[in-house]
Amino acid sequence: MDVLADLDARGLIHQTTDRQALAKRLESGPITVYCGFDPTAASLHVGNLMGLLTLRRLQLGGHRPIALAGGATGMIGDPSERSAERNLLDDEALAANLEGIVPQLRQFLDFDDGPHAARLLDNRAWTVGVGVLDFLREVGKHVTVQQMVGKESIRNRLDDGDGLSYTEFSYMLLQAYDYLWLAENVECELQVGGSDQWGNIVLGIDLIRRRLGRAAHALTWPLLVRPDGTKYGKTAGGETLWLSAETMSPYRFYQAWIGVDDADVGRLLRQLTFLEMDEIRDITAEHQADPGRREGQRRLAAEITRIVHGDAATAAAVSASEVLFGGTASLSEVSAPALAFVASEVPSAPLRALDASVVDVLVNAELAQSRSDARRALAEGSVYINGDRTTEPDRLVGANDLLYGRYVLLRRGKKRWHVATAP
RNA sequence: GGGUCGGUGCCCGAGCGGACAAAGGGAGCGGGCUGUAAACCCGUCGGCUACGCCUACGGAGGUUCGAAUCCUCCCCGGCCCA
Repeated sequence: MDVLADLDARGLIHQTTDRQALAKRLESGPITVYCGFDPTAASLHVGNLMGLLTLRRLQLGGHRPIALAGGATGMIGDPSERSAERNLLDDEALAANLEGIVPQLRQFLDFDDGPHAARLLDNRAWTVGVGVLDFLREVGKHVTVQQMVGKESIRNRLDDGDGLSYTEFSYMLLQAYDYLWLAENVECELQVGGSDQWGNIVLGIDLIRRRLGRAAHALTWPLLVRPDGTKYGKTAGGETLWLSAETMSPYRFYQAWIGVDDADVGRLLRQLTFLEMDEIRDITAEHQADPGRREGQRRLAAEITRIVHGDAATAAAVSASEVLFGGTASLSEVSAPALAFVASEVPSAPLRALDASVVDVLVNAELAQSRSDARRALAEGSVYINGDRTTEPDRLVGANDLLYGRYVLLRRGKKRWHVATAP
């Protein structure tokens, strides 16, 4: 299989260094490729998924991927695509984040695939020991300030007036040094990343050429954006789509994709799943024939959820969604086991007490941000208890609201659910 | 260091002694339409023990019956000069 052509067909190529040269190199045999992941949070998110999937695609194409955890770069903070200076993470937070991220990096690649086995490295390994003076002489000397200032990521920060610290300015040197180290020590010849990484990657390539007299390649993918230009990787509400089931339940993750715009279904299927192009064409054709059925979204959501959370969690998310959005059975007719099941998928918390006011219950369920917000919601007619619209702020939630003596199904608006359980 | 302009609610941005919880826009949250869409229309959008009260216009003081609006000092940013 021609990996490059596949990536291209999927809309995963934004820029590459000399395309012919890269194609030739990929055809001539296994190449070592890396993508970096900074531990900016305790879990990776959908933005990082692109990198992981791209590494996996390359691995399936017969190449050797390296997932690079940014234990060192994470201490500095990448100024790319950021308008303001970051706060530095302390050692403790960084360690905790690494601990969360490393298993996730492991999950997407095959580490036992003989000659194509993936590797997991942490750039801290070759960075901590380097002295400032050595670094300045061996890396800094080969990079001109003009080059650095010319990068779009730096330009943006300077032009927007927010400025940036010397620390963040230096980030790209660290990343370039990573690429150099990997080129020198593990024959890495290709670095991939989101389009915002282009400048950083190219700087590494220049450094490799100067220090080792060797060519190296770059490939970037377009950032995930909606038709209106806003970034994907967030829910409609602006919530980050985390890959960790603890941070974001598979149900909510699944639901986020169910809500995707019709216009994006095809592209997201291509970019974020391993489905064959032919199959994707069939799915989108079917979807366009009757968009109202949302088959495209269903398929997309199921596929991505499967990749991230596995079959069991996906099946659970699908069934829970059917109970809540299937629209057929009245909620009081839902069976006890089905309800128990929904309770395990949807956000859920025990009631503080019986006969508390709806207002308190809504706040407790985090369906309202404050008591004022809860009153507002009731007045707007957006609150449902067990499927029945409730507008009375003085209404109490008591024993006879408990389905099967255990559950109260709360809903705010069209899709935000919460299952309150008996105290 | 000097000069100058500025720091307003989630964001942008008006206000420049009372009518200001603060125009307008965006985002968000809801309702309608619908397909758990898009577009569009409408409402809402600091908190509370809620016709009132509290907190809020970079920070701290002050003037005043009364300040986001005036004064003093401080902190932060832009631009110009050194």
